[in-house]
This record gives sequence, C-alpha cells and structure tokens, in this order.
Amino acid sequence: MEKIDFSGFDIPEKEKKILEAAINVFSEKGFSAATTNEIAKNAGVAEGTIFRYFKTKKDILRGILIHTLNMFSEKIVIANVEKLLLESEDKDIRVILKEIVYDRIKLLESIFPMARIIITEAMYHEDLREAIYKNIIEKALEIFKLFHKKMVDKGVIRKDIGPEVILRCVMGNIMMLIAQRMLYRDKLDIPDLDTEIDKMIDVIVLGISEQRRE
Amino acid sequence: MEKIDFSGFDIPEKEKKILEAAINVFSEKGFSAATTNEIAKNAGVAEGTIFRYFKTKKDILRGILIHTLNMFSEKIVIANVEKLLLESEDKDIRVILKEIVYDRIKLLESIFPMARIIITEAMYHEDLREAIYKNIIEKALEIFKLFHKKMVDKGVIRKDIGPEVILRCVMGNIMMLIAQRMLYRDKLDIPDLDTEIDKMIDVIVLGISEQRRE
Amino acid sequence: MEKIDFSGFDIPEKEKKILEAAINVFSEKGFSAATTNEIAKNAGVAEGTIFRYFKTKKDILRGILIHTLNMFSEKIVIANVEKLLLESEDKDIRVILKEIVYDRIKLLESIFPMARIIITEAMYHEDLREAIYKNIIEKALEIFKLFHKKMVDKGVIRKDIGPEVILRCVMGNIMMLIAQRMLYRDKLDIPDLDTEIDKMIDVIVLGISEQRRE
Amino acid sequence: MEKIDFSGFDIPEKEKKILEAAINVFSEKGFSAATTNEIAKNAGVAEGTIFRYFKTKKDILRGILIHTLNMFSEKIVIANVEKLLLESEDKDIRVILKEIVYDRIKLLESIFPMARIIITEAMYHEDLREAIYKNIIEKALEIFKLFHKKMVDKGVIRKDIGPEVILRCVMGNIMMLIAQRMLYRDKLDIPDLDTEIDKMIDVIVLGISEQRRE
DNA sequence: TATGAATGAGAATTCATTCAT
DNA sequence: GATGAATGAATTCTCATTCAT
Repeated sequence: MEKIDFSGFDIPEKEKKILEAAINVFSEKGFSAATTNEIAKNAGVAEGTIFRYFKTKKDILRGILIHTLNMFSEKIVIANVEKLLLESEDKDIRVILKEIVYDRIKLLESIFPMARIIITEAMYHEDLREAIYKNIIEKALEIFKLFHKKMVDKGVIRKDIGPEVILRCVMGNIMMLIAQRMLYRDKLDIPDLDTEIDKMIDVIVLGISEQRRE
Repeated sequence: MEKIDFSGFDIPEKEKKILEAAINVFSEKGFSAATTNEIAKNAGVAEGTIFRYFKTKKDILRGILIHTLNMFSEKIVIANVEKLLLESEDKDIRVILKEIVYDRIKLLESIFPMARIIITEAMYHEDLREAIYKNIIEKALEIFKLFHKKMVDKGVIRKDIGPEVILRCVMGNIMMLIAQRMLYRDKLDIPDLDTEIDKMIDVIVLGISEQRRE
Repeated sequence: MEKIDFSGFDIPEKEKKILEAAINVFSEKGFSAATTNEIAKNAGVAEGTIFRYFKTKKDILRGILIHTLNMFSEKIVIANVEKLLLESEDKDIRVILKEIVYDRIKLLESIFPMARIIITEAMYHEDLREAIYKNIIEKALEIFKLFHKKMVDKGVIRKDIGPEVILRCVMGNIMMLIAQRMLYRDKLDIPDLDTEIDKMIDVIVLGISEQRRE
Repeated sequence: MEKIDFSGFDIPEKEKKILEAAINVFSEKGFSAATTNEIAKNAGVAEGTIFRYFKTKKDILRGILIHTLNMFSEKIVIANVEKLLLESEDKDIRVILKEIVYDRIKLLESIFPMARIIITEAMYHEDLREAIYKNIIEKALEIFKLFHKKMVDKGVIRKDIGPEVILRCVMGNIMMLIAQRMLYRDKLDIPDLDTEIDKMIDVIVLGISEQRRE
C-alpha cells in the first residue's frame, strides 16, 4: 500500500509515521478491528508512543480525517478543479470534464486507503458525514454550479437538468469506477482507464448537451 | 429503524429476532463495534441464546449476508428485473429504465440497514466481495447484457458503448441517490424522487441513445 | 470403548444409559472438560433428562464412583480374591499370586474407563481418596494380611518383610503394567500378557520367599 | 504447597510467578477446573498479564510441561542417574539401587505438583504421553538397559528377566510409595522412608539376583 | 416422564490505555 | 521523550441447569 505523503503539513516525524501506519492498518481491517499494537509495529514505535501523540485510538482516526479533509480543502487541490472547470474558457466541455474526472480519479485512488476509512466510518457517524459535507460536497457543488451556469449560459449544457443531477451522475460514475478498480481488479479489469473515461464522459456529455436535443 | 421482513424464509422465530436485532445494531455501529450483549438486549433474548443459533458473532454477519443475498437471488426479485428489462417489448427505453431504477432504489432502501453492513464489510473482506460478485454483480451484468444487445439490435442504443459502461453509470447514479437520501436526508433533500429519477434517466437515455447522434 | 455392565444393579434403563455414556465421555476428556451435552448425545437422551436422574453434573460422577466402588465391594469381587488367596490351601504361592494378579489386571482393564476417571479425580479430592481407602485399600490390605500371615506361618514367605511392602510391590507392578497396556499400547507393546505376568510374579515371589535365603 | 525452584532457567520474574501459581492451582484443582482468574490472583498479577506470557490457558500447561521435562532432561538430573547406575563400579547392587530409588523419590516428590498435573493430563492426551515417553521413559529405559547388561555380565542379575520387567517393578514401587506418601500421608504413614526403601530394594534385589537361584 | 430451547453466570481472551523506568 | 510491561474493563463464548410444553 503506497504511503500517503504528509510533507507540507507541519507534523513531527513520529506522528507522521503513526498516521501513515494507522492509515494502512485501518484501511486493511477497519477502524474497530485494528489494534494499536499493530499500528505501533507498523509505525516502528512503541505502543505507548502512540498515546503521546494521540490521546485515544479514536483520536488517531480523527487525525486521519482532519488531514484527509485538509488535503481536499488545500488550495492546490481545490484550485486545480477551479482552474480546470472555470478557466478553460475555450476548451470543449468533453475535454474539460475528462480532465476533471481523470484528475479526481487519480487523486481519490492515491488516497484510497484514507478514503476507504472515511467512507466506512461516515456510514456510521453523522458528525463525520457533516464534516465531509462541509469540506467536500458543499465546496464541490459550489464550484460545479458556477461551471454549470457558465455552460448553460454558453448554450452548451441543457438548462432543464440541474447541476445536482449532473454532479451526482459524474460522481456516481467516478465512485463505481474506483470501486471496480480498487476492489474488483481481478474480476472486472479495466485495461485502459483512459478509454474507459472517454466512454463515460461521452455518455454524460451527450446526455447533458444542448445541441443535439430536438 | 424499520424491520426487515423475513417472512417467507423458513426461520425460527428467535433466530429471526436475533437477525433483526443484529441488523439494527450492526447497521448503527458497524460489525466490529457492535457487541453481542447489545444484540441480545435488542432481540430480547439472553446473550447465550444468540450462540445457540449462531456459532460465532461472525456467523451472525454471515447469516445476514446469506439472507440478503437470498433476497436478491429470490426468483421474484430477479424475475422482476428480467420481466421489466426483457419482456417489455414495446415500451420506451426511458419507461423501462425508469421502472427498473425506481424498483431497485425501493428495494435497496428497504434493505438499507443490511446493505450498509454488507457494503462496509465488503470494503475489508475479499471473500465477501467475491460473494457479492457471484450473487449480484455477475447476474445483473448477465441480464443487462441481454437487454443491451436487444436494444442495440433494435437500434435504440448506440453500439459503441459497452453494457458495462452503461450499467456502471446507472448503478453509480442509483448508489449516489440512495446515499444522498439515506445519509444526507437533511442536507440534500430530494422532495420528489419520481422527478429526480426522471431527470437522471433522461440524461442517461439521451447519452446512450442511437437516434439523436450525428 | 467397551460398555460397563450394570446389570445386576437395580437401575432404571435411562439412568444406566446415562451412566455408561458419562463413563465414556469422562474417560475420554476428563470430568471437567466433558459436557453434559455430549453425555446426553452419547446416551441418546435429551440433555434435560440427565438432570431428572442426577441433580448435577457432579452427581453423575458420584454415581459412577458409587457404582465402581460397589463393584469392588461386591461379594463376588471380594469373594474371588478371598477364595484365591485364602482357600487355595495347597497351591504354590506362585500360582496363587499369578491367578490373583491376572484376575485383578483383567478386572481393572475391564473397568479401565471408570478407573481412569476415579484415579484422576482422586488426585484432586481428599474425600474420594478417603472413599477409595475405605472401600478398596483397607479391604485389600485386610485380606492380604491374612494371606501374608498364613504364608509366613507356613514358612513360605520371609517374615522380615511386612505385608504392606509386598502388597505395594504387587500393586505397583499391576498399575504399571496396566498403564503400559492401556496408555502405551503402541510404544511398549506386551505381546504375551501371560508370560509377562509370569516374570513379574517370578521376581516378586523370589524376592519374598523364605526358602532361598541364607 | 512448596514452590518449585525455577532458578537456573532464564525466565522473566513475572512468568516465573505465573508458572508457580499455575502449578499450584492446576495441582489443586486440575487443569480444566482451574481458572485463569485464580491463577492471576495466586500470582499477584492482573489476569491480562497472564496472556502476555502465555497465549492461551493451554499454553500455561505446555509451559509447565516443558519446564518439568527440561528438569528431567537437565544434564545434572540425567547425569546423576547415569553416574549412580553406571559408574559405581564396585558398589553392591543393593546400594546402587537404593541410592537411585531414594534420589528419584526425592526428585519426584519435590516436583509432585507438576508431576500430578502432567500425569493427570497425560491420562487424556496422547500427545502428552508421547512427550513423556520421548523425554523420560525412553531415556530411562536406555540407561537402565546398560546397567542391566552390565549387571548380567557381572553375574549379579539373572539373565532370564528382561530390563523392562525390572524397571517396571522399580518404577511401580516408586510410584506407589509416592502416592502413599503424598496422597495418604495420614492413613498409610511411613515413619521411616529409609527403612521402607531398604525393604523394597531387598525384595527386588533378591527377586532379580542370580546368586541365590537353584 | 422426556424434551430441548432458553438462560445467565462465569470463563478465557483482547486491547486501549497507563505509568514507572 | 520513548518505551513496553502491566493493567482490568469489556467482549465473545461456553455450559450446567431450568422449565414450559
């Protein structure tokens, strides 16, 4: 499992190692089934050391969440989307969407261990869902609405389909594709991600385009 | 939390109560965080009684899985999809898909507690993913391929997009919609499911249709 | 495992079956490790039925002990020894002892399952040792003393070795031989029990005889 | 209950205390009837601490077994027997045997709690019997055969009685004597162990000697 | 009388957390 | 700061015993 890069966040070396180890272990067994002992071994520190940096086991999880959500909120991450969506003035919507989808899939897959933990825990904790909403969904929707409006105004996207429906469709496709690639690599292999995204985008763009409708 | 209906499956009364309680508790806390003590209390039986029906705590989970997969595999459930997809000779593809999507959303939401448990655990257990694949994904793909071929032959669906891409799109939309309704009811309210599905289908059908393409 | 014969003791059929089953199960796993459930299955009765005949699990053990000790105390059993030891007026001591040893080995091996349970439990329970002492050891010693005196009086056995020493020697030999045959059949095989006893008796008789000493 | 001396074996202090406590508790109640809770209290540690040193309760038993067998296998223990049996060139067989028997009785009585546990459990577990055979019986038999051969060659012991018969006789006497002293101290008191062993040896030596036979 | 489902006290075991070194 | 041994509360699971049928 590839290591998550915490560089750029000002964290003590040991804490970083513990977080990395925790992400790996939580991601493999789930939060509850993971033991602090295993995290300690994985991090190469003593079990007691963990509790110097994190008051409780739950605090480690909280640390992971904070760092993951921070990553998403990071200027670069958001900026990238904003730039792709809003500043690609003359590009074809197909190209814009493809770039965005490709970018998000790569991002999500690079943090898959963290994402898996967060999604799982979000299933059971309202407050976590709240945090995800505030930090990711709300922002994504905000930006996407701008993009949508722009596209509708340009007559590229049909105006009778709200941005929520489209975003849900795009995100649904992304999530399923990632699930397929991460969890069913052996059964539902995707030889060429690029082509696969092309087709996905093709369907969506066609479905939301203005020009081809009666 | 609504009770799952086990009627029709020949299960002892007590086992039914334990399964129902386990579904509730697992669904609220996740498998590992749930305790057999809590399940027992929830089921109104002694803790020991649980272990007369299920050898281990994990066996309860297995029981839930089996019953859930059974529900999906049930003739009626499968038959319903098959009928909708394959026997609706003259219906518009839009109508067919809408019926199917509506039907699946209702089904999945009715078993949401079970589904939540299984999806969560599937994140961490290869064998469970295997079971889901064999019992649900494979069968769904099989039926959908027939439908797809028929529609392509009839010139309704474009032939350059494989059934996998379309099914993934439909399922992604369904999953996101359910997540939205079940987990973000307060934040992302959907006042009219019917209209929402209409829009979703509209985009998809337009995206996969043959007739409107150059 | 051969069944112990309780016929002759006036016991209800079911109780007999339970006792037989308990002997088998206790003898295979030890008292504490055996479960009433297994005993019930072995006896072909319901678990509840056991507790109609025996108040507690410990009571089953007590039942076994009582019957086993009763067997030893039974006139026939004692009488046999008495007859062999005391009424064989003219027989060679070698022949007498051999008959006795052979007889006891056969007896003990026939009730080996019961004996194993009793010996094991006697290791840990003073009261059981007390019962064994009163019912078996004391009586055996009593009879043996008579035999010893007779033999000493006849000038057959040396008078400087007390009957306790000799009895202990005989019993030690018997116990070791049985342990060997019952527990180490594969490793320390005794092809011909008869010859083996002959040798054992030969050593003992020679050791305790009067005639050959200076 | 006297404490077993583990000094000389390199074991952590706590593990030593747990083993000592376990020996006491197992020896008083038997393995199955003993509880880890009681062992913990006896050892003056928390129950959880036990499981830092021994993975399972059964592992404690294994630990006891290993240490007991180690004691027997210890060079000093074996060497002592070998020296007594084989290097006492000119000593009377009576003296040699007495020393050996006395030595073994003292050894066995010093580890009586451990021996009691092991013998009891060996009644029910083939693998344990196997371990006893390999570590004790086989070695004892080996050494004794050498001694026997030497004595036969010297014309001291009759050649028509195999070493197995003699060893069984000696061991039977030892076992019975120990049982008597350890389990029936009050009923079958032996005021003078020395004299008692003298008599036992006298009988055996007379029984196996060459010189006095016709 | 016989049954066997249900019980719940008690057992082994786990593991986050503490704390002396 | 770092360690890891020790803790003990909590958890899963067992099983003798009860009792309604």
